[in-house]
This record gives sequence, C-alpha cells and structure tokens, in this order.
Amino acid sequence: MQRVTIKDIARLAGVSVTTVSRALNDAPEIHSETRDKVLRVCREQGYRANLLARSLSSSHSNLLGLVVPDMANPFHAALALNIELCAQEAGYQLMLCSSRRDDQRLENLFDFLYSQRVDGILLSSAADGAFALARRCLGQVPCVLLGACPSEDSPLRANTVSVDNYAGGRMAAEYLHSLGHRNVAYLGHRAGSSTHALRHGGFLSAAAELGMSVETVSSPFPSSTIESGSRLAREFLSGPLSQTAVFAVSDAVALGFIQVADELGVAIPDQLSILGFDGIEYAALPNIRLTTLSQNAPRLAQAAVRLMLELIDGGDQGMYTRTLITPTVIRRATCRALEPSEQVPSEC
Amino acid sequence: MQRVTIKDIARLAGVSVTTVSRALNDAPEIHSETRDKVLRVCREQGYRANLLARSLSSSHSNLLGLVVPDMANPFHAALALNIELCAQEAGYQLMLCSSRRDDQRLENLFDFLYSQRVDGILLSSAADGAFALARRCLGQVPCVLLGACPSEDSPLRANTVSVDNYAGGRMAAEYLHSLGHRNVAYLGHRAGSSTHALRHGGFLSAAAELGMSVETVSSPFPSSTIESGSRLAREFLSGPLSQTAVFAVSDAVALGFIQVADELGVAIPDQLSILGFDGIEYAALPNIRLTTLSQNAPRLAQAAVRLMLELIDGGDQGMYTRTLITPTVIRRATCRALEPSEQVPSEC
DNA sequence: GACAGTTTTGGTAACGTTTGCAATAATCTG
DNA sequence: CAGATTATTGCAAACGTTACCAAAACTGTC
Repeated sequence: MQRVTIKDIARLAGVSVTTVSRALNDAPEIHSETRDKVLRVCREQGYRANLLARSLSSSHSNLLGLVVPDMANPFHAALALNIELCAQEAGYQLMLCSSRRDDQRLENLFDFLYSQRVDGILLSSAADGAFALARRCLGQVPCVLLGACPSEDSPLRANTVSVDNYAGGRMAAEYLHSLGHRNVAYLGHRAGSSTHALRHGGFLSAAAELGMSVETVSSPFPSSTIESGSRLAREFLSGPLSQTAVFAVSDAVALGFIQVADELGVAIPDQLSILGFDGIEYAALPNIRLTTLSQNAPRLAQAAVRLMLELIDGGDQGMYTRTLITPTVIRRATCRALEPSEQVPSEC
Repeated sequence: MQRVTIKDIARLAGVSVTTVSRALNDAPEIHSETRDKVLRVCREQGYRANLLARSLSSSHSNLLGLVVPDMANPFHAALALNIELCAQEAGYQLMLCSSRRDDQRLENLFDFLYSQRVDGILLSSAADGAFALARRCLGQVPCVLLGACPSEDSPLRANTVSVDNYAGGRMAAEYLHSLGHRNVAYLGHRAGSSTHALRHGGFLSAAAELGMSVETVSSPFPSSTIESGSRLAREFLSGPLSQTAVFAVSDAVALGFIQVADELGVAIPDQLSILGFDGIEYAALPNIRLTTLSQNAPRLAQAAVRLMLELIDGGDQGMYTRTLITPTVIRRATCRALEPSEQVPSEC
C-alpha cells in the first residue's frame, strides 16, 4: 500500500531527487539521457507525483474552485461544463462544489476552497450574501463572480462576469410589448440575489416606459426551481386571469409554471404567453418549446476563465473588471402575438 | 498577500505549533484555557489551516473523487448531487470531475485524483474501458464503480453499485408486453458501456420468452444524449413503421427521439409508445410525461458512499461487493395499452 | 516536602515535493 | 593544456502541517 515517491525513483535511477524533479517538470538544465532514464524508471514503477506536496512546495495548485448554486439546474450544469472546458484548456483542473443555495454552506465551501489553496475561486450565481465573501478574500485569492453581480452602488468592488440582467429585463418587456401584450405579470423572488432584482427592475422600467401594467408575483424563497415555479403558478392562477403574458425569472420557474398551467387547463400560449430566462436545453424540447432570453453559457464561461487567468498571473492588482453579456431572445412556441382585437389598453 | 500560518498563531499566542495544532483538532490533552486563547488568536487573524499541508502530513485528505460522464445529463447531475450530500454527511468533500465520455480524459482524471491523494474514487457510469483503471488502482486507493459494472465473467473484481440493468431491460419488455405490444424496437448503442449491453440483453431475453419481436437500432457512438436520440430516431423513423413501441436506453435518448417524432408527425403514444430509462426530472414535465424505468438516485448514492466509507476505514481488504438496485416503472403518458383489435401477432 | 502520577506542553522529525545555491563535469578558447 | 564558460548534478532548506516522544508543570499522598 506504500506509494512510490520521488525518493524511490531517485534511488532506483541512481540520481538525486532534484534530478528526478527536474526530469518530471522537464526543466531545461537536465541531460536528455538522464531524463529518459529517470522517466523510464517512473513508468516502470507506476510513479505518480504527489500533487499535495507539489502544491505545498511550489505554492500553486493549478486548481480552480467553482461554486454553483444548484447542479441539478441544467443552466448551471451547462455553465459548469463550459467553465471546466475553458479551465482545462488553460491547464487548470476544476474543483466543483454545489452550495445548494445555502448561504452557510457557501461560506463553508469558500473556506474549504481557500484552505485547499486553489489558485482562484469562481462564484457562480451567488446570492447577495456571498458578496461579503468576495470582499473578505480580496488580496488573498483571486475571485471572480459569475452570473450575478453586486449593484453599482455597492461598496464592494469585485471582478464580475454576468449576463446583463437589467437589459434582459428590459428586452423581455419590449418583446412582450412588440407582441401586443399590455397587461403582464412578473414571476420571481423577493429576496436573494441581485439577479432577480435586476431582471425585475429592467422589466418594470421598460414596461413603464411602454405603458404596460405589471403585476409582480414573487416567492419569499430565493430559488429558481421547477418547484418554485409551480408554487408561484398556483398562487397566480388561483384568481381570475387579467394578464395576457408572464415573464418568469428563469426557465426552471417557467417550466414549473407551465406544468401547473397545464394541470389547471390554462392554454399556453392561447390564453397566456410565457417567457423564460436562461436558455436551458430541456426547455427547447418539442411540446415545451419555451420562448426565452438565452444566456450564452460558453461565452460567459470563457470570459470568466479568461479574467481569472489574468488575475492569477497578473497578480490581482486591485483592479476590477465588470463584464456584461447581452442575452438574446429565442423565439419558440410559448409566446404569441395578440390579435389587434384582443389588445386591451393597459390597466394602469 | 502572505497568508497566516500555524507558526504565526503559535508566536502570537505564545505557545508552540504543536499546541496550536492540538487546539485546532481539539485534541483531548489540551488545557481548555490555552485552547480558547489559541482559537481566539486564530479568529482574530482570520487563520485558515492549509489543507494541503494537513493532508500531506496526516496522509488523508477527507476528499472523495467522483468522475461522471456528463454533467449536462440531469440524471448524472442528480446522482452527483446525492453523492455530494451523502459524502458531506460523512465529513468528506467531493472533487467532482466530468469525463465528457472521453476515455483518455477519464484516465487523466483518474490519475489526477489519485495524484491529488483523494481518500477514495467513485467512477460513475464509466465505459468498459474504465474498468482497467479500477484494476490498476487495486490496493492503491479505494475505488467504487457506480451505475455500470463489469460483466460477471470479467476477470476484474471491483466494488460496484448499480441499478440492475439486466432486470430493468426485462422489466421494460414485460411492461410493454403487458400493454399488448408485440413488435417493438430497442434504441441504444453498440459500443461503450456494459449498461447498454445489459439493458439490451435483458430486454431481448424477456422479449424472446414472451414471444415479442425486437428490432435493435443502435448508434456506434457510446453516448446517451438528446442529440444521439434524435439521430437514432431519424434512422428508425425513415422507413415504414411496423413497431408499436420503442424502448430507449436512457431518458435523454427517449427525449431526442420524441423531439424528432414530433417533427416528423409521428404521434406519441397514439402511433408509437416510448419507454425511457433513468427517471430524470425534466422528463416528468407536462406534455412530455415520459414513461420510464426510474433509477433511485438517492439510494444509489447512499449505497455507493456507504460502501466507500467502509473501504476507507476498513482498509480495502481485497473483498468485493456488488450491489444491484432494481428500477421501478414510472407510468406516465408516453406508453399506451393497445386495443385488442390492434394487437398483431409477432413478426417472428 | 519528596515521590509518583497525571496533565499539559514543546521539540523535532516526518510527509513529498520544489528551488536556490554550490559543486562538479563537460566543453570551449586561445 | 590552463583557464574560462557552460551544462549538469546534488545538497539542503523551505512549504505548513501532524505525530511521536520527552520534558515540564501541576496534583495528590504519605
């Protein structure tokens, strides 16, 4: 059970550990013959360097930490996958953790990653509480916030890469308006991450400019799940229906909504249009074909990893970057244009 | 940027590093006053133990490696999530990696995890090639194969936890038979993991016993994705349709199939019933409501982690366990019972 | 108040690498 | 071929912990 170490290799190859180390890291100052000999012994012995020791000694681990709120959410899974891809290209391995949208757990994970001496930490779609973490780590370990960012007037300066949630909210209103909708609803959460605040804010602002009336239905729990969409739907659909369209804060919520609408016999999009946000693969399935604002996961991932790499080898100079990526409307089957005859003037 | 170490704490608290270490690991042989003093200093200084050093010194990391084939697949995501949950309960952190169904990459990841000195490695739904890995690691690091297992007559002895794929295949045939289907098709892959071989084998065996005729449509690529389901569907649906039901090797494949069936105007389940395998959340959505054989992810996860823990503290005695968990039929909307009048005798 | 226990503490060698510096061997230069 | 370079090698000190063992500080006890 005793694993073979660099010392064993050194002994077997008749050289010093330093030389073995050099052969392993193909340093320039080693004779090619010695290197070949050493590497052969390594192969024969099935030697694997102990990365713990290596990281401890060299003080970098080639490891990036990534915390996602919910792996079961396809959008976050897709994002994680893309990040892993980019990281790997740059020679980094990913340490992927799921906070399960639990702030306490997020903090533990953050500490864990920090203690594990990862070279950088990516926080995906973190709730507002998490920003304090990012602040605590300033100057300690490079940190990139992904998919959610503190508001402009927050005292926290952080590196962020995110979809432009405010613009997305506006686009949602504009799109629904262009289809003739005037009385609409917003489905989201009161508490939690800025993501929802921004989408909501953008939606309200554009809706107001366009003279639309908006009813906000929101859950007190900060969670973007099918389950939460169902709950919101039950609440919203219990009364008489005066809206013609709904904008949901995420695709998962939209799917939960659709599920309940289906049960209650509300026809989509005939009686009610619904617009999601994220662009998850499963929402594109036939018979769902959710119309949505799509986040470009590969681009988000690439931007985040690139930024992280700069921070790592640029040495985190106390300079902050905020990257916003505009979402795009994916027209599918859950939103329809109102006939001129159906267009009621706004309630407000 | 210099991080505070145990030495700094020792100096500041006026004790030795040994004492600090004892306070940190609340060892029994320390005076409670000293411990409190030390811990206070730790808090004041924001000290975080270096887990690399700790693992190196103590030769265990409290880390479990998990390799999944595809994070974007909700079934694997759900499984990973459940494993993380169980691992955390037992005080282990998970190092989650995705092989993207690439054998080379799987091998690299395995080496990486081994080099990172994780305390154990879980290989989820690995392709057959991966079993050689498990063999190589015998006596080196505890290893549990999850969701796929080498065949009975394989020379490899390994610890495995898996859904009973063969029984599942049989159940699929029996279920379709009970609905009156006699001419059916199987959608899977030729190459790749034993998973498909077993589901296929079980399906064929029960079908033969029940006098059903089976057409096998299979992709040469070992991959369970929506995409691959679509491709198989295009192939299968191009000719005249003599079957009344289809059993897909996974829910993802079934979803891809449904998507194409929808495009081609094949009504499900009126013209064709379809049965999946896995039980992913998104296949339960309204208007999809895929009938499927569900794997119980929480149970699989629990069994795998429990086994792993036994291996870790039991010391991996060269004893092998094979756990099989029977899937359950989830009746939803994509399979219908044939009317007596529709029941054609089997072709064979 | 000396002796034997029992707590509590500290010194130091691991753990398996990398790295700076010194030492040695090889090669070149005139 | 001596001296000056340059290419290889090795030694030993890190890196930040834990763990063994010895030392010191307390408790009682007679």
